[in-house]
Amino acid sequence: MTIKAVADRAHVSTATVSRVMNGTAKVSPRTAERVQKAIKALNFYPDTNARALGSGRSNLFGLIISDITNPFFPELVKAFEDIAVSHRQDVLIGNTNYDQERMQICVQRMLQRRVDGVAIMTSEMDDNLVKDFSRREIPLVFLDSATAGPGVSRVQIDYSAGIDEAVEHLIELGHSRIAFISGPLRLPSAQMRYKAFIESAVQDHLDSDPRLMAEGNHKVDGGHDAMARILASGVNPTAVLASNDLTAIGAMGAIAEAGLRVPDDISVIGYDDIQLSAFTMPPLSTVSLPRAEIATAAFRALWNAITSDGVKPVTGTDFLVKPKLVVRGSTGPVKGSKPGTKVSPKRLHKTKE
Amino acid sequence: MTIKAVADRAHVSTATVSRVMNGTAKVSPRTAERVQKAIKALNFYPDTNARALGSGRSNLFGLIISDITNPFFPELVKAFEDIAVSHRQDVLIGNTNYDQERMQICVQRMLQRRVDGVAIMTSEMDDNLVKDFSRREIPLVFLDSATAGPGVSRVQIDYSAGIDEAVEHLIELGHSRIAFISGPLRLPSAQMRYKAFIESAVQDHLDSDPRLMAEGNHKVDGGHDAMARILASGVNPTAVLASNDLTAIGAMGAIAEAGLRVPDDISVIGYDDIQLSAFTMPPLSTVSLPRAEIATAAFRALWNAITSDGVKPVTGTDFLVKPKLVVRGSTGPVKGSKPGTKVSPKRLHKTKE
DNA sequence: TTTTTCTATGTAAGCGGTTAAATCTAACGC
DNA sequence: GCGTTAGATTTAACCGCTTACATAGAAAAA
Repeated sequence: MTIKAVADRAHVSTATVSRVMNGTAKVSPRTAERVQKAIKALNFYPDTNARALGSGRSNLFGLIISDITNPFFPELVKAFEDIAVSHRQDVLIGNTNYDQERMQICVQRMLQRRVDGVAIMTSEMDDNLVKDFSRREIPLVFLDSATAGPGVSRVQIDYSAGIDEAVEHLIELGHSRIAFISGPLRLPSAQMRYKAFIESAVQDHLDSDPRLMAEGNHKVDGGHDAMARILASGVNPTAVLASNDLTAIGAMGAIAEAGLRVPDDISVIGYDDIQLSAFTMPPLSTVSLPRAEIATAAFRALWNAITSDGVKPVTGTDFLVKPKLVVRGSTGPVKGSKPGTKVSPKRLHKTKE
Repeated sequence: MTIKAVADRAHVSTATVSRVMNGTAKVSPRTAERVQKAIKALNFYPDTNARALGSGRSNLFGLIISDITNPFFPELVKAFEDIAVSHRQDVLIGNTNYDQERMQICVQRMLQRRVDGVAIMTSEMDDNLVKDFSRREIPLVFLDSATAGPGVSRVQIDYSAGIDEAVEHLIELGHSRIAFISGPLRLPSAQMRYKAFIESAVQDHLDSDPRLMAEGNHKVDGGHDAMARILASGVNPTAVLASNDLTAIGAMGAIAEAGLRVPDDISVIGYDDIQLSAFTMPPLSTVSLPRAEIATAAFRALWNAITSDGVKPVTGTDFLVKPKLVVRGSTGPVKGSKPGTKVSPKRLHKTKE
């Protein structure tokens, strides 16, 4: 079943069939209809490989992530795939496993398949590999990375907005001694969250006792240990903000072990809104990273780049996505104090999605 | 950068270069080395599309799943991708979103890309779509599905083995009044787990009070409600086995609400071993579905089918994978009784991986 | 009417590999 | 020394589609 068969049945040349399918040139309505009928009748669909070879467009986007089992990614991948499919693009996923060599292989695979663009949602990207793409004028989009340039777009996350919202929520509930458990500070994303908290704390005149700050590792055990240190230090925070959800979950564990209760004695807020956080006990209030928005923005960036009829290389676009606080059960008014006027107690246990 | 450039540099024809790359025919060692050097020097890698067009092999496997955000799948996908990459195959993932129409689109995409084989890890498969593949002699592998035939392999999960292990674990701890919360019984997989439990219960002479059985929906709320019904019925089970982890988590919630404690008053065992289950409070003992093994088996099935030099179509192979109990903190000895001899208390809180 | 300008369509040359068949070389047997 | 033969290599025909260019016919202009 090839385009030739369709052409014969419709009594036209293969070129015309191709034109009808792609809308690349004017075809008279009568002919077009004949061709369409032939396509339907034969249940024909073109070979993507041949098409890619002939046209140079593969209808494939690469999507590079660290590790699909990291709860951050599945939703992102899904949203990206959804929008891609609706634009008749396929997606080639590459897991780097946080490994430089795997990343290399990933890039190689994408190059060989002649992808039309690549979304790089991880930070293990090497500059040399970026060049491999830009040399071939393959548009890229990065998440949270600073490398900009022609054909390179970025999706940035407004970490501060999320932190601010969380801090304000706590202030409304009457908190002022708020602890913060950071991620590993060598990671840029952990850094950004940390700085955002400091800024927010200064701006809102929160207690600035250094014992309120601790470094975790973005995993459960790190959150647990950091929280334990904070509790042992004697600062007695009434609330704690964690750099990610796993950290927050670890912190909740340490709080329970200390004989305290969430949210009655200490309120806890996480960051990311992984699926897990809706199922903890109590369900975790957290700052939700809008993965679907990130995916959509990334796709848009690539799509724009390849469909813009203008001169190449197109200058990359910048997107900014804002995280959003999701209030669940782990935050409540300070013990013995009255909540701020803006917050009704009812709201505290309602999940917003 | 094409094969021609390599050929020129090595002073051979393109055919010889192709042979060296694919090892499809004898090439003298001297020539081969010259070609290899040229490839290295030019940093050449072939265009997969051209290769697919010429040879009929795309080096692409399709992987059809329901929904990557379903916690069952990420690990499966990862393992599949890992082994595929190590065999120089790429993976085209398709999410069906449990939707017949999306499935249709998925199949279409795979067909157009001329995939070498498809792993179908979901149950929304239509017989007509299967025919689309078999007509083209594209090997398939199903998870847990009964449709067999030439070129169609199956990976089966031995649900009973997992249930048996869980029940035995509970018996060793002294339990005999064990409740079971099933999934929605219209689902084949839920059915199988349910039947496996009945068999195991009969065989081990457990209490068979009908109030010990309840139907859930494989989600948290269903598990919660089912457990609440069981508790309200007055049977007083000392342990409960759930058809999946979310159900078990819901059950734990209901148990806590009833003022009882896990595992002191009631032991709980889940099924699947989703990531979440390690982070509940207490961490959930559960029957782990070996996703990596499933993925590996599925890949093997496809790989065998396309590399077997024999006559096509190759008869499909059947694989059987056995789930395995992971003991965490949600199971313990019956209140007031002594644990069986085989189980030391220490083991109860240890996570096996 | 004749010439010019469009427009719809056909022709055929790629795209970058693979591979069957043809050719060339060198070793072998008699 | 010469025909045979097996092995290495080249030639060139695809694979199925796209697209620049050619062309024929109709519409517009002269």
